[in-house]
Amino acid sequence: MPPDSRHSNFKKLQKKFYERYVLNVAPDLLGKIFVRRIGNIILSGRIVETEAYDGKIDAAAHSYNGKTIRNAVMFEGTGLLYVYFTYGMHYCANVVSGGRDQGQAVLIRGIEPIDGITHLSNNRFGNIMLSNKQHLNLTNGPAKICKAFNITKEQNGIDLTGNSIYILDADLPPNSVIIKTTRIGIKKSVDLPWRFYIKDNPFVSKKSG
DNA sequence: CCACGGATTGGCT
DNA sequence: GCCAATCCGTGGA
Repeated sequence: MPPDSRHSNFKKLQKKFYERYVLNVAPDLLGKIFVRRIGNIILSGRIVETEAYDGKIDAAAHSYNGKTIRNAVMFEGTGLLYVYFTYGMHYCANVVSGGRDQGQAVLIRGIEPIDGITHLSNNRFGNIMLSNKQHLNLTNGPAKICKAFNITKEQNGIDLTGNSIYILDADLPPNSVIIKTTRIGIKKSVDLPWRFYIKDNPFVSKKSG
């Protein structure tokens, strides 16, 4: 059973965690608990899949060609939430790392739901949980996560050390095996092994890669 | 199970 | 004007 963040003593990750290089932050986010508070409602889940992007050396990063309106948050500080809009209909959420003006971020690609599952389901499908198939399809992809957690451009730039969206420290489940492989859905820097996930977790978006 | 293409907006060239 | 750090439905093996 995953932990219930409402009843845990887990501590919120602080600036020091996010300040490190993105290739350290991305795998270290695996197992941590992503939390969104909306009034009295708590939505949460364990992070099971991430990807690193480093604009200094990585042509696939949005920050690769410098700061623009869209990617500005990637340059504006450590531990911020960078939310971008893509394919005309989807949002994806990232954690800014490394420090100001570094252009580094970790894309959150897979989450195992913990708290507020009926709310996550209502946000995602427009009704409460119906089937096991829907349960597994809730947050196993970056845009699915934003849909379920109701994250849009409104949340772009939120400080993750605040009280609305944050990440709790937590240990990996026992016997977890971390897979390091290539990233998904990009056309540049395709060979960099900058994707990380927990082996055999059902909320990883894709097994191979 | 796998491959393919449509949806649909806004950022950037 | 091009096309994206995606998702989902369809159609064939």
